[in-house]
Amino acid sequence: MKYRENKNLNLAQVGVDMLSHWKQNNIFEATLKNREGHEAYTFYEGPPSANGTPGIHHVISRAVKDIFCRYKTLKGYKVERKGGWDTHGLPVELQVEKQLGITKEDIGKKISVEQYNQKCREAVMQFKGEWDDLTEKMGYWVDLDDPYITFDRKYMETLWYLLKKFYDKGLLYKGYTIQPYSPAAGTGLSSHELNQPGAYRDVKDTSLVAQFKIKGTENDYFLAWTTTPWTLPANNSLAVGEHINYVKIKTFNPYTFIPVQVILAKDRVASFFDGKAENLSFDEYKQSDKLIPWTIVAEYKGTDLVGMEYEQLLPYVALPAPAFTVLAGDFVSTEDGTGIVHLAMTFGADDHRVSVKNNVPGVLVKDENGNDVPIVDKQGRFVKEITDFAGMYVKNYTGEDENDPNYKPTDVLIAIKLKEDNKAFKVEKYVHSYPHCWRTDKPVLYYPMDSWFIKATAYKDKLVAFNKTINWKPESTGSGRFGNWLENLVDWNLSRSRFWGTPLPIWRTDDGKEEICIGSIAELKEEVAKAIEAGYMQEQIPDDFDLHRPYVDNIFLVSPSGEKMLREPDLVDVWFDSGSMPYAQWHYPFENEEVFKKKYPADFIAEGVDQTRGWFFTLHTIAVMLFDSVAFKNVIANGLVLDKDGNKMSKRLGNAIDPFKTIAEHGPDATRWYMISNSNPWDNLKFDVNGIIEAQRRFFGTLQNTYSFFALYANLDNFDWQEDPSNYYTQTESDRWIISKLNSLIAQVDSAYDEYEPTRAARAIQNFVIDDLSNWYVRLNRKRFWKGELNADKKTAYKSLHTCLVTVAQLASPIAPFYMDKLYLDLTLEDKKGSKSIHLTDFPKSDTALVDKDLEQQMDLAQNISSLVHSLRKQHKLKVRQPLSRILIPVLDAKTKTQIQAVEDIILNEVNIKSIEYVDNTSGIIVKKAKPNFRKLGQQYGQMMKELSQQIGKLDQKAIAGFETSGALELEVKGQKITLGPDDLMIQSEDIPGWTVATEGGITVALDIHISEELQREGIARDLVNRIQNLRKELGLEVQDKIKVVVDDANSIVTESIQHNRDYICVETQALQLEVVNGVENYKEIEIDNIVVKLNVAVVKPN
RNA sequence: GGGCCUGUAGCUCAGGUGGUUAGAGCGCUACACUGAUAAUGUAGAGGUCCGUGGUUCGAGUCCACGCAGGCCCA
Repeated sequence: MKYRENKNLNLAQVGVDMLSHWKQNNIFEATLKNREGHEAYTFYEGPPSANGTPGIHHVISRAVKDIFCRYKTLKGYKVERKGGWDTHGLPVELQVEKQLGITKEDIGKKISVEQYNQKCREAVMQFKGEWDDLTEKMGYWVDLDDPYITFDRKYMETLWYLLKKFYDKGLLYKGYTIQPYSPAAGTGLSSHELNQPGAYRDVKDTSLVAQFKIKGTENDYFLAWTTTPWTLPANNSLAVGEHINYVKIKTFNPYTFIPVQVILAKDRVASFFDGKAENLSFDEYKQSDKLIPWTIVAEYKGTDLVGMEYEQLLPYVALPAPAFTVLAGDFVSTEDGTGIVHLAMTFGADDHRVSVKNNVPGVLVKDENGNDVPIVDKQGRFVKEITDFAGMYVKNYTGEDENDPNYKPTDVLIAIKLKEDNKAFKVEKYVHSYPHCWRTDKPVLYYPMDSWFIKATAYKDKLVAFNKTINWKPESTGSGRFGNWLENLVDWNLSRSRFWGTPLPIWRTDDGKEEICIGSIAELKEEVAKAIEAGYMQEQIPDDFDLHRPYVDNIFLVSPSGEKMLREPDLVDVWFDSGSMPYAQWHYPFENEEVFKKKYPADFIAEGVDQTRGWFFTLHTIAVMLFDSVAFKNVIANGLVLDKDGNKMSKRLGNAIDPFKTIAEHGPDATRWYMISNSNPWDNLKFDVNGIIEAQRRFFGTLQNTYSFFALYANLDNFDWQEDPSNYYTQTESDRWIISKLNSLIAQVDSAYDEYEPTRAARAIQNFVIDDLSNWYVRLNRKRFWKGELNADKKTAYKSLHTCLVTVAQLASPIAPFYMDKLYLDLTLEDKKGSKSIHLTDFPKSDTALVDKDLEQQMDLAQNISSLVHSLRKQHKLKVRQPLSRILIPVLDAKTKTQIQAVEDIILNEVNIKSIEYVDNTSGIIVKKAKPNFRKLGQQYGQMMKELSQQIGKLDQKAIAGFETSGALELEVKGQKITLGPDDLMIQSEDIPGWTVATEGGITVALDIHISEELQREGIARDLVNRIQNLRKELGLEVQDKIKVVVDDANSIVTESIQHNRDYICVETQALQLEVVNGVENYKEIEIDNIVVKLNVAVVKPN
């Protein structure tokens, strides 16, 4: 039996090797089989889209997912994880458009919808191979063979089922939203299209400050500014800022010279009124005067104005109350305009939102079918009801020459009319940035577009309440970001006017009076059968009917009254696709009802924080509204991956990290370990490759070294870890200590994982391996491993170290699955139980009986004291090789003394000191210091603390001694007597007069720096050993080679040293002979404390 | 403009419920060790805890207002 000895650690190679081991032995499948019949832990995979290559940020979010699935598997749960792909939506469509060199308009013309969607279907899985490759190489265990795919017809059928459920509950309705619209192109524009470079450009428009007459006044007006005068006939209300200050100003209208009083924001007065004209005489004013007098006559808060009514500015279309009132708007600012905003519900998103909120009707007219339509038609012309401007284009959509002196834009004509009617206060040209249609170059209008909504607002309270039961990591994302989003919920706009997506399963008659929502393919067939009977359809749809466009669009149904019904042309939001995955991945309710019920809701999901409004929201909303449940119980919202300077990674800037390259160079484990241990997943990660290298060197390197050390000697001794398992840890102090530490670690790591704190787990493991196991346990116990036969003590040492290594591997395996599996297999050599992988084992259990906090404290003391002695040695330039006789440690209580005594050997060994002497309280030579117990005294004495602590600091030795014997002390602070009890002061030793001391954390150490002749001889002997060892190494000798040493007798002190320490030197250097002679042949010169020694080292050949 | 997060040593990060020398690793400097050796150990230098106010006997920690960076949404 041999433990594998690996010289060089190559984590990248380990990743490759273990991956093939897993594949060959079907380990992933085995981990599931291993937990057959166990309780399920449900994880939902948020589907990525494979139309682009994966980035390094995908590695961290998938590492997080993987960690908890592996952890729960070790804990005994059955953790199936079905993969998935998000396949519909705009990004794919845009990619295909680009690839084919077409635009949205060409679809259905240059290319059929059928062909186009076929292209999308191909494009969306373009990089599936790379994704699968990364998934494997990074060690993300997820079922890639049977993923859910959102374009699958079964998947889509579930979506229809869900949509119908919404519909039946009355939660799916048709309304409209204000969206960018290009009258010239006759199409709505997505925000994506508006964000195209060049879409926004500076234009010179007619801006206008209109006077809105306040109801019931003679000549009082609100002033509101607009850069789109054509929207004024649609004005339905005004908005003010509640916290903005307003003033009423008495002045004259500059066009009609009629006396008026106008209201506007105080901050904006200077922009409209000349300071020189303030308080000029109104009586002396003549129409030809340049300066128009004005004066402030009243001040208001925004809240004072809210609710005031005014007269309609351009009364073409009458509106019922509460139209034409002042509303509060959170978007109102005093950066420009008048601080009062004109609202036209039909032509602005804010306008629409505020109007709906306040139940203010918009300005609408009836079309020929009796439907409500806005006052501008889809071509961009005023409707006939706007008599003065009927048929006029609100912007230049007909290509008129704007440089023609006779050209008058509609905005100007409106301005002229308002001026004449004493309704305009200021008209001027204004340059601003305005969006343009990228196809036609013509200005965009914000226009009401038909849309289907899910009435999420109706379930707001429930959505909020259920959210509070979800465990969010970090908590703030749940209560803040997500919670606030729910608090300010608006209805979910489902409609998308695109081609590649799930079609809305609603058919309607032309007049919109009859409609049907289809919830399954079977139902569609039934309806088609009726339609065939009614003569609207020729034949039944096939069994493998594709639910995509254009096929669904070619289906006509018949209404109960016999009318023909057409499908509503919209697709549903792709977020509905992914939010439906808990149901659709199982084709619920058409199949797998039992499976679905077992795996709902999810115990755990994890995605980027940018999904808050995306997947997290849609999962939650569908679950709460339709299933009266949360969709997930625990969620980690991880942060972004930035470059090492904190900048966003982008392919354009060239600072993006290639995940394949990173894993190939540094291995998956170091990459994962770095990402998890460096910072919490929910904090942004500043990705620095040097961090991976450090993790590799420091953590994996140390662990591997520790293993190599074990393997080297265990193999020499033929140690079998499966033998003699009894009582191994009880023998030696340091064994009991490391096993105690190990069991503390297990508990710590277990709870960290359990609380979804992977970073805490990683750091705890790392500290144990580096500080406790390698730097302390192994270092202190080295000799036990190499000295002598394989006796009981040696076995316990092996056993302890082996246990630590195996356990660490198990604890760390969720984070570093490849290396830890290899380490485990190397350690257990595919043990008798036949375990082929660490991932098939059970998570270690912390045995509290083995945890000895007292012992852990003792070892802390040993480390502290050693550190203090090292520090003292350094101060006096006394190297550790030079033995010293003693240290003094003042001990004020018996417990400390016992604790130090327990680890005395360790300390003496570590710092090369002969003995520890304890100076107890009765010796009278310790200088002590008293410190107030701030926590206790502070609460009691409050304001007197400052002086009290000063007095305590000044206490002399006598006073402290008195306090120690009586347990009480009286002080006088500010004339008040204070009696201090035993717990009020902390007494520490501080100094021993005449000694050099070092103090830390209440422990004081004094070092005897006197070097006797004997000590000096011993020191020299040690140096000699050191030098001889070096020479052995230079000669290239093996550990077991014996030597003969001859030393020149030129220095009496060296000679004496050899005489006194002959045995020691011989044992340490494996010397069979050690001679001191006069005149050495073939000598080498070495130097010990400036003494030059001549000696010769030669191999003694075995006989 | 709103919501949320972050700001502690040159770099990456720790610092329950406020309590008196603010910690670790890396890097740097020096030393030691040489039977884990392309390893290892120890020590040292290095801090206006982003700023300004406030609460308190006492603030890195609590509150307010800012500043800088990031994300999401307008």
